[in-house]
Amino acid sequence: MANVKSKSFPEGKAFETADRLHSAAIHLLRRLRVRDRESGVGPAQLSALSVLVFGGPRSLGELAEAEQVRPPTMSRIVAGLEREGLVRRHATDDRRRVRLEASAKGIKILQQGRKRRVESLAKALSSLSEKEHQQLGDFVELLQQVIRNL
Amino acid sequence: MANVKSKSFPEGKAFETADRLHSAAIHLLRRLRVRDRESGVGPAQLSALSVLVFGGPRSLGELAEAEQVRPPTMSRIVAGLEREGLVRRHATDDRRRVRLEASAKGIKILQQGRKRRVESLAKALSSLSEKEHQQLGDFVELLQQVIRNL
DNA sequence: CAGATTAGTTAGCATAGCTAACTAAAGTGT
DNA sequence: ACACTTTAGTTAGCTATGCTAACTAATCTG
Repeated sequence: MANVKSKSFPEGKAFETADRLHSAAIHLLRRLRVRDRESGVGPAQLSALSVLVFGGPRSLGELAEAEQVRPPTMSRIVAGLEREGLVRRHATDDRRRVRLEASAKGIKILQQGRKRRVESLAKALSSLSEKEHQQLGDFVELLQQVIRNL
Repeated sequence: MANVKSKSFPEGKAFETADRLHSAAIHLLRRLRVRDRESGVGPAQLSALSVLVFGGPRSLGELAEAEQVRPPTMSRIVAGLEREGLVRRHATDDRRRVRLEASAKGIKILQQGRKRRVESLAKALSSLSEKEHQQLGDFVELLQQVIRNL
């Protein structure tokens, strides 16, 4: 057997874990999207808005990088958020740049979405044990770490 | 405080976990999509194909349900897969229904995608400890259980 | 066999991803 | 000072994916 990087983490199991994680992420988002649609705000818009709400104001380029999309894509996402009055654009010293900031309405919409999402998740979590609840929290942290290294 | 369903799983923590899980899923898929684009097959097509490859042949309606999308959406996804020769359509007794089956080419494409995905994931996993590797597998299972109840 | 139900498609709309090509502003070098 | 390059963002145009409404065709039911 040549070229095995992982120490006692079998190749086949890694394949399977990657597949299942991929599939789980797809299906999780499809479910949550159903609830998020009630807000009338698309998933990409909601995600970008959440960066502005929880991470504070920033430029379009920074937002694009945070969301891992190209500038033209973020340009259109922000245009939609502005049209709905969820985000405002301010001038900066560097007149090429814009400073994007969530509006009060944007913050409110996001919190409502959060609430709907947690309602769905809470329902799904009801079948889990106390211990599993806590493991899920750890899992998310582990997952975030994995994503940062991706 | 009124109306707290969860037994010692604080409301605020549930909110945060839901948010982070949501965000993590979005970012995970964005990263994996970069690799998946190399296959020339879209994410929805890839996911549907994987159901046919690993779950065996089935009708369009069954596939739509498995993928949690509406029949017209799956109709178009399958049309794309057929156009690329990754899926074939066969007649059944009930002539309204179709039997969808992955082609040899479809199976090959999927396995190549799997390989790319696991390469990315393996790289990301390299920073995790031995123990965390194993936990990740368990956590994915837990996540699948949560999604089933969603 | 008429009417209801079921499976899938077609049409039309919106969001979201991309690249290529553009404008405008800021930085750089001679 | 001024031409050139670089950087920030937008516009145009393509594809893929989601949806609902409305359609066709086949099957079931009374």
